[in-house]
Amino acid sequence: MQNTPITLKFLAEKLKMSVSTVSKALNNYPTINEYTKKRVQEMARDLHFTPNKSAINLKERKSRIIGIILPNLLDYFFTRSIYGVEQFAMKNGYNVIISQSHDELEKEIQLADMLLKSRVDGLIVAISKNTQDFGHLDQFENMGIPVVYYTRNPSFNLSCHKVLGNTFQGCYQATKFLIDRGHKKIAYLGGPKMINFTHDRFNGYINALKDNNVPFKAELVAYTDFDKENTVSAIQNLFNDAENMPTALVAFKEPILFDAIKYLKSINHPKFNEIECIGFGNTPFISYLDSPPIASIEENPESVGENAIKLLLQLINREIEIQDYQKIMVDCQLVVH
Amino acid sequence: MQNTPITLKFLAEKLKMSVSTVSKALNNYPTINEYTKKRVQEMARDLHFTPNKSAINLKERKSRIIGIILPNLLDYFFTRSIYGVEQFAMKNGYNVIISQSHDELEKEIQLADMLLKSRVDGLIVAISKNTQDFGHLDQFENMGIPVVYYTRNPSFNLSCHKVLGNTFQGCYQATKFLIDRGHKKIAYLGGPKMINFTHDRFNGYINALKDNNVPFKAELVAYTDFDKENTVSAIQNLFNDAENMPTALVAFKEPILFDAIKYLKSINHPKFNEIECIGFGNTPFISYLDSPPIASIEENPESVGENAIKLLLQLINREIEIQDYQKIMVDCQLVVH
DNA sequence: AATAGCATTTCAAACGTTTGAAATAATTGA
DNA sequence: TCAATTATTTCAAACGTTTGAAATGCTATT
Repeated sequence: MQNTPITLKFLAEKLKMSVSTVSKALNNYPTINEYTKKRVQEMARDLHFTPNKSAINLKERKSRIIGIILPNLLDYFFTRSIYGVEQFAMKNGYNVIISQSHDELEKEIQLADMLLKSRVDGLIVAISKNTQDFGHLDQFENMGIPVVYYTRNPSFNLSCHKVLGNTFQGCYQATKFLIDRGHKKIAYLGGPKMINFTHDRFNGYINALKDNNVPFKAELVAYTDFDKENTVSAIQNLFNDAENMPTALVAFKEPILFDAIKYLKSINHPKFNEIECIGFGNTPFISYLDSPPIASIEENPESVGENAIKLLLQLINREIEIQDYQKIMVDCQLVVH
Repeated sequence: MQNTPITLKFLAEKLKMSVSTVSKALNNYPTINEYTKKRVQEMARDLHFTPNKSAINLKERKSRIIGIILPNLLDYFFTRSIYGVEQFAMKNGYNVIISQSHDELEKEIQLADMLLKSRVDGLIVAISKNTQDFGHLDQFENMGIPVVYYTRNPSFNLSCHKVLGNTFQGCYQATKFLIDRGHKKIAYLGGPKMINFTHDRFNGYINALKDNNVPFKAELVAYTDFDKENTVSAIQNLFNDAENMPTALVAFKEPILFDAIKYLKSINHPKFNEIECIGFGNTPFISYLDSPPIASIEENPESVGENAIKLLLQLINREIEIQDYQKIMVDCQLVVH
């Protein structure tokens, strides 16, 4: 048991050559004789040699660890996005530390410090809804560690790398879909105003209205953060005017939409069955709802995650200059249920 | 920008002492003078010295990486359990590689090999529903790398470390609860028979019946794997006998339960509203269902995860002998909605 | 004043790689 | 055949720590 680990040295002794020849043979150096390479590589394969990552990392002054900060793993979008990140990171020899801010700035700062101490080679972050000052994240770039913001990002700041869902297009499509089904009074229920793409989504909504000559009415727009009472009062506002009673609803996120639906049902809204809803997310749970949304906006979280890690690795490998700020958009699809 | 990293050597030069003194001072060696320690520690703090993990790992012949294999991150139980693992691992300087088998043995074997190559210091695994041969996992222990099975584990095998929910007790409690509410015909809908604790749960169910003098009827028991058609036909079996029509149902897992409820509703089961259901999981989504289960069995996934990583670290640190096989149970709670 | 004994610090090797420079071997040309 | 090339291999240092052994400094004892 507990066999001595296979190292370059061990291979070298077996093959009666120097450690450096073995190393270079395995790394396919052109100065190494082809036959030697073959011998070394075969031996390495047979003995199941695996290079020691710690040694390589030490030598290369890298940790091969990517940090991720996101609000909450229980959020369906983030869980799925992680999958894209992990897959691609792993394929490239990187490990990922996932950490949850619980949407609290305080915690986010702590995690950032922790990750900085862990010497991550790069950071992927979806900021908390309260993050407006970026000192704790800027320190990464100041130390030459690239940062990619994904999904939630500082809207006003052009000097950062961003990967995000094309939430404008998604919302445009959803609104258009409802218009095409004959709706004239489509409400928009936005998310926390602090989250930047709340506004992109709103713009998608409003542009779809405009392009299709549906008059915009300010009474049909309300915002909520993620807690229930807030959502309920937003919905009350939207549906309290008999004149302008909405017949359709586009919501920032499915959990919010579910709260809305639940509320409308609970008050026995007279036209409840005619109201058609769409939200961002495409949660599998929808199939269990008695009054499901008519469609969902699929945000392709895996793809967002994968694009974020791809970009980050390019930055880490200096294939893209760190100040050459990128903005990558991932399109949404409308999924009709 | 890109300031030279703070190393022991750097500190040593600043303080005009040797690297080893600095190292020992920071590690609180008794042979180092107290005053020296103070000076070193202060300097380290002021300069934000962080020891280089790669170097330490190389020296200590450790990777400080824990591997996790689980079926699916989109499963609410596993997502939550991860949280417990990550928190505790991080606190102890370990990183975690999470990998998903998608409940396929083939993929599980691949992942195991990958993690072995990554030289993880330990492995936490919830096996796929098809895992019956354990060669790919046994090789870890053969190389002295401890393995902890959590939740899903090889039931017949006593020679392994296990951390699992006390699913017997959870199911007992749920059944008892239904009996106390006057039910006499309580159906049990089990999960895949390959998953070992399907039987523990069944035993909880049956013992609760026995202890409360409710006669057991074989017709009231059915099994399903996780796909819908399967669940539907199981439910059909349970509810096709007018004589023994169940008035309550205990289900292996909430998603299965939701499928069952959905089906019963869809066929306009005459006594649908009287049927009371309980499933394992306590998914937050329940609040959006029109016909929610009357209660949920909360499995405390975070705690299961935390217990698994705690045990694993003890094994890694040889605080527990690797052959001194442990079995840790985490109790469930019944949450009435 | 020399020495034993202790406290404290430093030396030096090791962990497993990578890599430029130096050394050696093989081949070519005259 | 000998030098000049070229091909191939080896040396040696470095990455940043840890740690037992050796060295140094100091105090107390005689």
